[in-house]
Order: sequence, then structure tokens, then C-alpha cells
Amino acid sequence: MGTITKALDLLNFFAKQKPEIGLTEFVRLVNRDKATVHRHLTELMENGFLEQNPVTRAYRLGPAILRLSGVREATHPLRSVLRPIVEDIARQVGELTHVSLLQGDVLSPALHFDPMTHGTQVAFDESEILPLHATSSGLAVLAFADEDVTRSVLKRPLTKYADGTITTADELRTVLDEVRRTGTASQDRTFDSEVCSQGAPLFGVGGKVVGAVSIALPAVRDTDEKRAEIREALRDGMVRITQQLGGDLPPEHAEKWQSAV
Amino acid sequence: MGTITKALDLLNFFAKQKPEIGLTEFVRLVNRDKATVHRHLTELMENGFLEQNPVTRAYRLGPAILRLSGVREATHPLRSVLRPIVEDIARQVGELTHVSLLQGDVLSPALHFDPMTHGTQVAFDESEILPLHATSSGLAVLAFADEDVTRSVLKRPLTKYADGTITTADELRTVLDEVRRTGTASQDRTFDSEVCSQGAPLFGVGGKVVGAVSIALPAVRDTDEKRAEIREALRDGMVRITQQLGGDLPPEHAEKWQSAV
DNA sequence: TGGTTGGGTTCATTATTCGAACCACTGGTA
DNA sequence: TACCAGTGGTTCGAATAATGAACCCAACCA
Repeated sequence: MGTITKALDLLNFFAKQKPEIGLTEFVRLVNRDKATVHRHLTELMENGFLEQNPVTRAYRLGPAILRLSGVREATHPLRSVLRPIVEDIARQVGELTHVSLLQGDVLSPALHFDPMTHGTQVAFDESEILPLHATSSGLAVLAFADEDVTRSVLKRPLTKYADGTITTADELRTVLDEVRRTGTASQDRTFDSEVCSQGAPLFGVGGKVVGAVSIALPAVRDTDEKRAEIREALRDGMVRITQQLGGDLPPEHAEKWQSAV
Repeated sequence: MGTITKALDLLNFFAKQKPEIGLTEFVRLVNRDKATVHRHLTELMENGFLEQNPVTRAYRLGPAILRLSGVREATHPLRSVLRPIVEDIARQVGELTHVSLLQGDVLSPALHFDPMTHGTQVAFDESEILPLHATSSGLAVLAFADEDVTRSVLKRPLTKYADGTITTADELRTVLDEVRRTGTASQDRTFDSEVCSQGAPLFGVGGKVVGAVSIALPAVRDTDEKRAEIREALRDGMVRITQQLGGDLPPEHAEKWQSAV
């Protein structure tokens, strides 16, 4: 793990629930020496990626990020391209739909939309990083990703988030085979104890997985008919999004989803 | 210059006009060894801060930035706080108004608004980094910043952007004294050969400069009356923004701006 | 065929990062 | 008052990780 990765990794600990993190807390979180963490934090700060709360001395994300996201969206408007499709899917099935992108061996949410058609909703935090082994999005990605992504996921212990979380390598391989067979991943309480979800992979140029589109709903609403309906919506949606991204379905798997269009 | 800074510095070269940059071009831009640059680029890529155009192999900003800017704006909504004030100032004087933040020894635009009340406008690129010595924003910041910021600006040559650009240390010091005296910086064709601007500093907690608010207009509209009007608007605006940011005017300078309120 | 320009890699050298121990401050409390 | 536990931050020799000259390969082109 290079110095750059170590430093950038620190930024991943920020989320909406955790907008400020102090030095000591960081040390606990990343399990590195205090001096090291402090140097990384100050260097990130000098570059505007962090700033320091002058009274608590805790660190928070800095203004440099604003400029960069401006450039990114202006020149490569991923979100505005995805938004109409995601909203369409969400309204069609009446449940929360989100797109996440593969970043190393982890998923980073890019966009979500909740049509708010029911009394209860899934709480989705667009700023929280998602593990590959415990979410339907993650499994959809993993099933069609390079073997080395799976290897790097298996290198670390498979954290148990809820009753249904897959925690052994064997179990994971079985599930991934199933996902490859059907083209979509279906998960029941693997990340949150009250949430079910289904996900489908998204492909970029050359048929490489770049992320996943996924629909999540409270477990109480998860009936067989609904599940089938969601699967159809996902198959349709993943093809549309992949096309919009300028990606290609990998030829050896294409028929799984194209049959649905 | 640490490794982290070297890597993050690469991100600063992206702008709306330059959304993709290849390895060789980067090497020319930063004047570092190709192997080094390549390692930095790949490490940034592994962390989602960059992605590679699969056909040209050029690099562009990656999706990690989206998530971070989401967290930042959700938990620390700088832009939404600034927007109404900036729009108000812009409409009041009828000219483009922008807020930029100090990042190391450079300014990063945070927000701009053009009321579009005239036939000609200043082209403002919210994704372009601004030098401290050649913009009214920069001079406003420099005049009230720590001495070491000025030192680090003087360490590098003062690039000439237009006829009016300050290019010598002596000249710079004279101008900064003037800015300190009046509380606002006024510049005539220092960054662009057709643009005049005025800027005022913004202060954070403890009276530290955090950035500047500035108004820019085509040189042809820059009359004495307009200039006075803009100066008043800036004095008023800088106090409002500083208050909104939870900042304090430095006591030894406060009367310059408070008299205007 | 040879020249150019692009991206990417190798490996010995050397400069940079690392981390144990340390300091300084604050607030609680015995 | 003295002591402790908890912050954030710093120092400096040892060890690791970053560096860059030289190299490879492919595409383009004359």
C-alpha cells in the first residue's frame, strides 16, 4: 500500500453521519501510527482536501473537492445521464433504486432515487461506501469482475453485517456462480437486517464491469411476484445504463439480459 | 514536497477545457520523471480519483470525487450558504461575482454568479485555479494572509498573464500595502487583457483569511462611478459572507469594512 | 526501414516515510 | 495541589518505499 493510497484512504471514512474526525479517532480507525496519520492529514489539508475545525481541531472534507466535482460533472456528466434512467426504473417498480461504481475492491454510490410510494422506506446513505460481499450490487459486480478483485476481497475477512451476510469463501463462490447463471444478484438481509435487494452489473468499454444498478426494499414487501418484477426492471435498466455509458455487454453473457429487452 | 502532494497536485491540471490528460502531457506539465508520474496516476486511479479513457488511455477525474463532494455539501453546505449572498451582490451591481477559497498558495473557485444584465460578459471558468498574484481575489487574500503565503508565492516566478500583471516582488509589496490600507483590491487587466476586477478578503474563525469575494467586469464598462459602487458592494458583501462562515474580521483591520455596513 | 511519439516497466540507488517515545495542553477528580 | 487520562502534535534514527535513467513495446508515418 503506497503512501498516496494510505492518505486517500483516510477520506473514505467520512460520511454524512461522520462529517468530522479527530486525529486519535483516525488512528483507531486505520490502525496506523499517530505520527503517520497526522502527516497524511496535514498534507491532505495543505492541498485543500481536508480542513480543520478550528475549535475542535477535528478534520473535515475540504473545498478542493468542490472544484474537482465541478470539473468532473461538467465534462463527464455521469449523474445527469444516469438520473433519468434511475428515476424511471425506481418509479416503474416503486422502490429505491441506486447506481454504484466499482472503486478498487469496494463500491461507491453514484446516484440513488426513492419514488416514495410506500409508508416505509429503505434508508440509503449515498455517502457510505458499500462492501462487495454483502450487497446485491457488490455480488453483481463480483460475479463479472476480474478474478483478482475476488481475490482481494477474500484477502480480508468477510465482515458480517446482518443475518444473511455471506462470510465464507465457499459460500461466496456458490452465490457468484448463481449470479453468473441468472445475470442478477438477489440478496435477503445481507447488509441490513430489514432490507432485501437485487442488483445487476453495469459494463464499460470492452465489457469490463464498472459498477451495478440495484433495487432495495424493506423485507416485509419482498414477495415472489415483486421479486420477479424487480428482476425484469433491472435487466432492462442495466442494458439501458450500459448503453448510455458507452459500454458493451460481454459477448459470452449478453443473452442473459438482452432476452429481456 | 511530499509524495501525497505531488500526486494530488496532478489533479489540479484538470479543468473544463482540459478534461483528459495523457501520461506524456502530464510529464511535460509537472516536469517530473515519467515513471514517477505514472505511478502517481495509477495510484490515484486505484482509489477512484482518476479513471482512464479506455481508448485514448488518457486520464480523467474519477467517480470517487462525486461521493466526497456529496458528503461535503451535505454536511457543510458552503455553496448553498454562499449562493444567495453572491447572487444578491451580483444583481445589485449587475456584474459577475465569485467567491474563491485559499488552498495552499493558490485560489480555488467555489461559486460564481453572473446576472447577465449586459450584452458582453466575463467568461469565468469555475474549474480553473487562480493565481494569487494576478487576480484581485488573490491580492485581497495575500494582503491579509500570513507572511509565509506571500513568501511561497514569491518563491516561484510571477507569471505574466496580461499587460497589467504584477511581475516583481517590490511591485507586489507596494500593491499589497495599498490593499491593506483600503480593504479591497482593484485590478485592471492583470489576468485577462479585457477584464477588470475588484476583490475583498473573507475571514474565518480567529480572523484568518480563507478566501475572497470578487467582482469582474469587461474593461470597457469600468468607469470611476462603477468602481466606487462595486467597492461598496464588496465591503458589504465580505462582511455578510464572513459572518455567514462563522468568521471574525481581524480586529486591527475591522473598521475598514464595518464603516460600510 | 528507420524515426517519432505515445504508454508503460525495471531495478539499483537514495531520499522519504515510518513509528516509538516524547511534549504540551485540557478537564476531571481525589 | 497533584495526578491521571484524554486530546493534538513533534522529533529523529532506522527502515522502507519512492525515485529516475534506461529500457520495452506498439502505433503511426514517411
